[in-house]
Amino acid sequence: METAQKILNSAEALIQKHGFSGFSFQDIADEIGIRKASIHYHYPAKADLGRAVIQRYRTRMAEVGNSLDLKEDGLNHWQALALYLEPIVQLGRTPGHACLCGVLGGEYLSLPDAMQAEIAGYFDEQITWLTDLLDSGRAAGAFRFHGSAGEMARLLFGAIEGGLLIKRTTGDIEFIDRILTTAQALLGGEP
Amino acid sequence: METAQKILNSAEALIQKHGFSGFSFQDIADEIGIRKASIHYHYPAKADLGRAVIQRYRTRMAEVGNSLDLKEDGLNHWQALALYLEPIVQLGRTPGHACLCGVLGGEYLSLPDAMQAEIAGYFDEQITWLTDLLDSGRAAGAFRFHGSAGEMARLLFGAIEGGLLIKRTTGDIEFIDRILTTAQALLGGEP
DNA sequence: GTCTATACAAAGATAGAC
DNA sequence: GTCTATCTTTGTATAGAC
Repeated sequence: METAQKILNSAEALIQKHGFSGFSFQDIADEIGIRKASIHYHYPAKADLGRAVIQRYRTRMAEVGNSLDLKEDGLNHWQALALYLEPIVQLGRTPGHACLCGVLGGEYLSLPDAMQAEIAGYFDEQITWLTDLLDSGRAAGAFRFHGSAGEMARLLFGAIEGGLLIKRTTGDIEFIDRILTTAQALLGGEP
Repeated sequence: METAQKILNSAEALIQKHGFSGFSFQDIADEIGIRKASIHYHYPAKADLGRAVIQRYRTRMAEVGNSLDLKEDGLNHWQALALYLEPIVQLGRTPGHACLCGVLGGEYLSLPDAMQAEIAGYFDEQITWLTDLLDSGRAAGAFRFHGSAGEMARLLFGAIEGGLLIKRTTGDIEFIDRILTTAQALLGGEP
């Protein structure tokens, strides 16, 4: 694997565990077996590395939703929702893991501008996608709920982000599953 | 004011902005006008200060709910819920602010044990309290919702914690208000 | 209780050899 | 591309005078 990729992978895992100001180039160097000075060749400053990590994460997560074409794939809205939630369930079941951007939300105000922009973009993108799904799903008669789709999407996405942080402190491996089950019930799932 | 109190106040604000590993004794010293060495007299190590900050926050927030005696104060469940949510609404409307424990959830895995215990205790306490309110409120006919009160409390509290983090990145001052309005509708508020 | 002074480790980053 | 070596700043923490 390319060194740049190894660095990204290592940095992503370290940020999830310790936050941005909680990991160092030395940590990465130790993990992948190079010297910390070598990291600067690929990412001149720590802010550059941070931005690249979030950018990749953001793209990866956006593709989950964007790759779902309801008509072409013959999916109903419930199936699309389940596929969208799949990576989140995985994070929820893996001890110690959380959403990268949720973690970085804690230190948001002291992060470099480029990183802030990526994080804000991620949240905005995710909420917009979920809003659209809820909206069209309700119009199609699949989901049933009161109020605006946007508000419901904000509540549900907030619950996911918050839940992924809280579950790490409880050690309850099913914390997220329960939240998602409840969320699906709110959309008219199995009442 | 006592120096120890000034230190706590400063530390709490700094943690909310920059996270635990993102602030230093120097930051506090600058804010309250003493030398950083003096801080060690009140809190020997940074971990001691961190634990004290969370402990105070946890107690303060627990008292919000525990001070509400429905029978004695002649409150109905909706009023109790509104009073419980009041401090959260305040956080939501103050730019840059978030829940202290939500912020620290991002760096949870690298925090000292004593701090982890306080954070986990805070989440547990809050969810338990909310669960009880939802449970008794439904029994009293005030709230209407399907499923277990505990699951609903986890979803709602997760949405609060996640929402308080996300709203800092959007600058939307009404982000939390909208989530709470939606949450109240889910409990059978104004359908 | 607060100060000066200092020890010590670790951080981000750069220069230049290979 | 990666290395060694080094610079500079900042961090936590302690000792001892006042």
